[in-house]
Amino acid sequence: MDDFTTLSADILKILGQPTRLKIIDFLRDGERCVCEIFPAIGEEQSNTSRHLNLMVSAGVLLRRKEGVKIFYAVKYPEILEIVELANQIITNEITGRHSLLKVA
Amino acid sequence: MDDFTTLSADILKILGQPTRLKIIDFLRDGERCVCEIFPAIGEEQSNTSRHLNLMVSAGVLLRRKEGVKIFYAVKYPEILEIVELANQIITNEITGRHSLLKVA
DNA sequence: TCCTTGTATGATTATATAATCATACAAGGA
DNA sequence: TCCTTGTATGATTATATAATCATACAAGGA
Repeated sequence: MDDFTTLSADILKILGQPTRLKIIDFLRDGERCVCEIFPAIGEEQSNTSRHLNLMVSAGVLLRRKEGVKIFYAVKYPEILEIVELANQIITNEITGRHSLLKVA
Repeated sequence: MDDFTTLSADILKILGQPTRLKIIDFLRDGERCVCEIFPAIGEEQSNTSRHLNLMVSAGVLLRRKEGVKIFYAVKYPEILEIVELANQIITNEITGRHSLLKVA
C-alpha cells in the first residue's frame, strides 16, 4: 500500500509544518527536553508534545527518557540539510532570483 | 504574519504529498506538458492540474505555454536535492540504520 | 506517603486538503 | 466557422490536521 514515494512524502510532510519546523530548528544544537522546547517555540505544552510524538513516529526525531524528563533530538543529519535547502529556496524566491538566472 | 520559518514549511509541505512528489519525480529529466504528466502518474487530468497549479503558486514549478499545451518544469535544483535527501532517510529507516550508527 | 514537576492523551472543534464530476475556455486545424 | 484537443476551475464530499482544554500518569523529592 505504501510505496517508496509515499514514505518520502511523509518525511517531507512532517517537516512541512511551522510548529514542527520551529522545533527542528530549536533542536539544531542537540537534544532538549519538552520543558525547554515548548517555551522556546511559544506553543502550549500539549500541542508541542503531540508534534514531538508525530515526529518520533515519522522517524525524524529520537526520544530519550531521563528521570521525569523526556529529551528529543534530530535523528538524521539529512533532516537539517533538507531544512537548509528549503531555506535557500525561500531566499531565492524572496530575492526574485530563479535557478536559471543564478547559472548566468 | 508569514515569517521565514512558515515560508520554508510551505515549500516542504507542498513537496510532502504523494501525487505531487510523483509529479516532481516525473519532471526530473525536464519539462513536460499536462497531457504527458497525468497518464504517467496515473491521476485524473483535473486533479493533476490542481496540483500543478499549487506547485507553481508555491514557487516550486515553472509554467510555459506552447500552443494549446502547458509545460511544467522544476524551478530549483534544490527541490530535487530535497527529494533525494528524503529518499535517503527512508532508505535508512527501512534498513533500520540510524545516523549514529552510520558514523561508526 | 504525599506533593510537585514533567509529559502524554482523550474529547472536541475549526479548518485545510485531496479527489471527483461536470463543465468552461482557449488554441489551432480542417 | 466548426470541431477537436488540452487545460483549468466551480461545486461538492470525505478525510486529515492543528490547536485547545482538561485530565491522567509517572518519577522523584520532602
